[in-house]
Amino acid sequence: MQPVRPEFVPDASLTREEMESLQDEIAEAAVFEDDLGFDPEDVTVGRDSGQRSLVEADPPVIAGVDQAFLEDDRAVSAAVALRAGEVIDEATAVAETEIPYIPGLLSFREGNAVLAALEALSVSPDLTVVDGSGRIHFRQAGLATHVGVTLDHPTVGVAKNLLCGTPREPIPDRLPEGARIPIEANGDVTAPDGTVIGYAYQSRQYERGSTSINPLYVSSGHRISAEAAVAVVERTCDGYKLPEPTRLADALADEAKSEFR
DNA sequence: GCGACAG
DNA sequence: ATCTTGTCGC
Repeated sequence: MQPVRPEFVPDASLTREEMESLQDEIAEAAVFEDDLGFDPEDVTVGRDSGQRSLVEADPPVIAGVDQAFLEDDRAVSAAVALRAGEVIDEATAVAETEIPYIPGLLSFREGNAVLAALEALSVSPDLTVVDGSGRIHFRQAGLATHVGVTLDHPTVGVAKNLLCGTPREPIPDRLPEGARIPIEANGDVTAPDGTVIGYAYQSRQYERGSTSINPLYVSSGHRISAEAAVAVVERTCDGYKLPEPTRLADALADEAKSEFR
């Protein structure tokens, strides 16, 4: 995969104002509707892939990317590609983190590492799951959207915490497994109030006990609707809170850390 | 001025 | 994200 919109490649030397206006342009170019080359129903993971994958001749390739950081100012990004739950490709890359973490500007810190890892992949995924928000972002241009639009490639954002927006209804202490609650735009987001910019999705939950698992915050990155984004995430989860592509990329990024020092 | 904010 | 052992609860 190569950038299709070079002008959107993250440039950490820009001023904060320039970064924000670039995000406005990215959001303008983003497609928050389904423009996938596959049916989300054909996405499978190891567990229940049995029946379905047998009848599906050409399962979509889903990739996951995640970052880990070195002691200095370098980020290690790892990408893992799977087809029907089977790993078919992996790649890692290192990049300088030129700026600190700033809520709302994450892609200018980690974006290039992500792009480098995805470019190092020898296969071209049908969709990539990114760790972080997509449309759930002040200017509707989170890391997943930034990367997706730059590559003009379908992406989904999966975050462990809500950056902005408001749940349509208060999120219970213990959301049942499989539940989803719409996240709507509010005054903090550049979208009409009430616009559904993503979902709180409970990928896993304990049946009983005092502790509970928090939901995932799923949003469209590029070329996918919020509903389909949740459907894809649901089908890539395999008994754990995080989607399998993300878990594998996270593990690979950790391993790669020791090799890059 | 205060609060709030992915990784 | 990262520094980190045990520990409480699935």
